[in-house]
Amino acid sequence: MGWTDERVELLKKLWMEGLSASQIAGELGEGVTRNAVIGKVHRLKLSARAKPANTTPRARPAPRQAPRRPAGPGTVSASSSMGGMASAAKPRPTMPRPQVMGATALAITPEFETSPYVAPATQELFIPEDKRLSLLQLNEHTCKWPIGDPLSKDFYFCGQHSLETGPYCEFHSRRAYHQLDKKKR
DNA sequence: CCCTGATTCGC
DNA sequence: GCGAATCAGG
Repeated sequence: MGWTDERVELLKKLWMEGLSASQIAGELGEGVTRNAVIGKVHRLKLSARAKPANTTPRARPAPRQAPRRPAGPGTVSASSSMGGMASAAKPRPTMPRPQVMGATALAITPEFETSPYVAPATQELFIPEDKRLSLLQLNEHTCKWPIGDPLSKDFYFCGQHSLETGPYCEFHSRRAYHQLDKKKR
């Protein structure tokens, strides 16, 4: 599907309204990725949006040249049934986007006041004794999150099934990565 | 990890 | 012109 006038128009509108590229992509249709949106935005020279001051100093050489695009996923021959109807009725596809994006803000904060007990602030995973692993019992698929004092006899590893993306299980992976990486050393 | 926009370059 | 892959940053 190409960029028809109305699609471009909608793109401009949404972009100016401050929607993110992925949100716009979702709004435009299934076959549109956020990359497509961003690419078009740039071609239209629509950058800068509602930004009075250039907060983002465009100073990135980007010397990429080595990686070549391996291969295309084949032509997504989306033979859309566009039987000459350029202006189809599009009231609003009921944006199926429950995910909060953009500011990563937690707009919905469930109430917790019904809890009679104060949840333990330092909540940890309880690992049953028979699930606990010693150093020598670790392998590629066990969570390597250490628990306890390494010098103590009680020291053990989480041992849950670890993610493919890291050395920890889901619980500890989040704990390890959430917002604290990419720090200079 | 999630996400954002920016850039390059084969198509 | 298009957009996937990639980069850089939060």
